[in-house]
Amino acid sequence: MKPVDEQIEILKKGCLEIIQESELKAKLVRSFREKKPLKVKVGFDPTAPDIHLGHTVILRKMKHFQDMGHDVVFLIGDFTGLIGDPSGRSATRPPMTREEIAVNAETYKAQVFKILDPVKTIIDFNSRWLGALTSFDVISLAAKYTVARILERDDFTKRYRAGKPISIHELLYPLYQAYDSVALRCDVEMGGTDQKFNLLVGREIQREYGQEPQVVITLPLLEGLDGVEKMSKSLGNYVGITEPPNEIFGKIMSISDPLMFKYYELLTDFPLAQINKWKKDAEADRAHPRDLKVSLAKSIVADFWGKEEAEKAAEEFNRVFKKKEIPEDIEEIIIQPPDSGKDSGKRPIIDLLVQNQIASSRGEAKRLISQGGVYLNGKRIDDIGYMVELTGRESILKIGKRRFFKLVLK
RNA sequence: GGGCAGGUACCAAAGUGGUUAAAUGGGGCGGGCUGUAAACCCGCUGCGGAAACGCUUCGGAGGUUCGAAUCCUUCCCUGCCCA
Repeated sequence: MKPVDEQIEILKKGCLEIIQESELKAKLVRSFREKKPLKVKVGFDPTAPDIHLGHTVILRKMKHFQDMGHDVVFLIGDFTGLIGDPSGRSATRPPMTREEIAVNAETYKAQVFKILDPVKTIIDFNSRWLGALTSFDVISLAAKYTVARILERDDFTKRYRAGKPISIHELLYPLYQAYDSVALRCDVEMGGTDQKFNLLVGREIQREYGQEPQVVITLPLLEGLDGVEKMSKSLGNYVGITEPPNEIFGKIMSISDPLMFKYYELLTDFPLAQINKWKKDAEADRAHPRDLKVSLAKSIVADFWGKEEAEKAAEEFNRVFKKKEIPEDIEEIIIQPPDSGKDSGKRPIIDLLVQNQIASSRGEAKRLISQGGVYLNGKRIDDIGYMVELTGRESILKIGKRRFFKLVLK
C-alpha cells in the first residue's frame, strides 16, 4: 500500500468533489496503519450491461483504488433496478429473472475487466440484502428520513413544482441505495455528479444505523458525442467499449473540438498540463485540432483493443475519409440470384434498401434517394425507380457519408 | 368523496367542426461548407403511391355529423385545490 499523501493525490485527479476530503484522509491513514483496505462501492444498473465510455470514467477511478490495494465492490443493483433510478418517467420494471441477471452480470464482467482487475474486483448484487428486508425493515428504514429531505433532490423538486407525477416507490430509491452502503459497511461510494444526492443520503443513513458515514466522491459526467447531453445508450450518443476499433475511432473523430479536450481529461492518462498545452497550441494554430483528435482516438481505441488495432483504425480512417476510398471490412448483403430466365437480375433499389433494413420504410428509402444520399459503386443514384443490376461479383452501396454495404450475389 | 385543469406525432408544445398528416421548436436523417469537426445554410422527417391521390393517426371504446384531434357519452390515466 502506498503512503497516504500519494494515494490522495492520485485519487483526487479527475474528481469533481470529495465529501469530505479530511474524512477520506483519516480513513486512508487508518487503513494504512491497520493494513485494512477501504471498502469502495460503485453501483451499476442491471438492465443495461453495455459499458460505454461514460462508465469508464468511474471504472478508471475504481482501478486507482484497486491499484492502491483497496477493496472495490462492483455492485449490480438488481433490486434497485426494479424501481429504476427515478428519471422522470416512473414505472416499476418487471423483476428480472435470475437468468437474465446472471447473463447481464457476465456481460458486465467481460467488459469491465478491460479496465478493472478481475482478481481484485468484488461483484455483488443488492437483492442479496434488499430482497430480504421485511415490511417492518422497510418502514424502519423509511422512518429515518423525511419527505422534505427527499424532496430536496433536484429532479424531485422540479417534478413536484411542475406538477408532474412522483410515485412513492421512487422516493424510496435513494433510501435503498443508502441501505446498500449500510449493508456493505462502505467507506467510500463513488458516482457521477447526478448521483450526489443519493450518495449523500448514504452518509445520513449509515449514521442512523450507527456506522461511520462513507466518503462521497463524485465524478464529472462525460458528455456524449453530441457534446450536450450526458453519454447514454438511450440517447444514442455513446461509444460502447466493445465496439469495433474502426467504430470507436470514427465516433471519436466526429466530436467537437471543445469536447475533445474534455475527453482527453477524463478518458486518458495524459497529465493535465500536457492537455492544456495542446489546447493552447490548437487555439494558436500551432497544432491542427484534427491531429490532436487522431491521437485521442488512438489512445481510446488502444485502451480496449491494443495499440496495434488503434494504428490500424487510424489508417483505415485515413483511407476512407481522407482518400475517399472504400473501407476494408464492410457489412455484406447477400443478394439472391434471380430465378433463371424470369428476370435479368434487376431489382428496384428501393426494395433493396427496405428488405435489408437500410431504410425503415419505402418512404424513407425514397427520401434517402431523392436527397442524394445513396451511391452505388461511387455513383449517386437519384432516381427513385432505379433498377439495380448486379452483373459483377460485388457492388458497393454507400448510404450517406459513412454507411457502406457490400452487395454480394449468391 | 367533491371541485377544477389536463392526456396531441421520438420529445416539448400549438390547434377547439372542414383550408390539419396536424403550426412551431428540439431531436433524427440527407445535402452543402469542413477536419466524417463544431457552428452555420438548405431539404426531408405516419404508411402506400412516379404522381394524382388513397389509407391509418391526436389516452381507450362508443356516438352525433355530409365531415371530428376538435361536439356528446363512458372508461382509463395525471396534476392542483377542498374534505
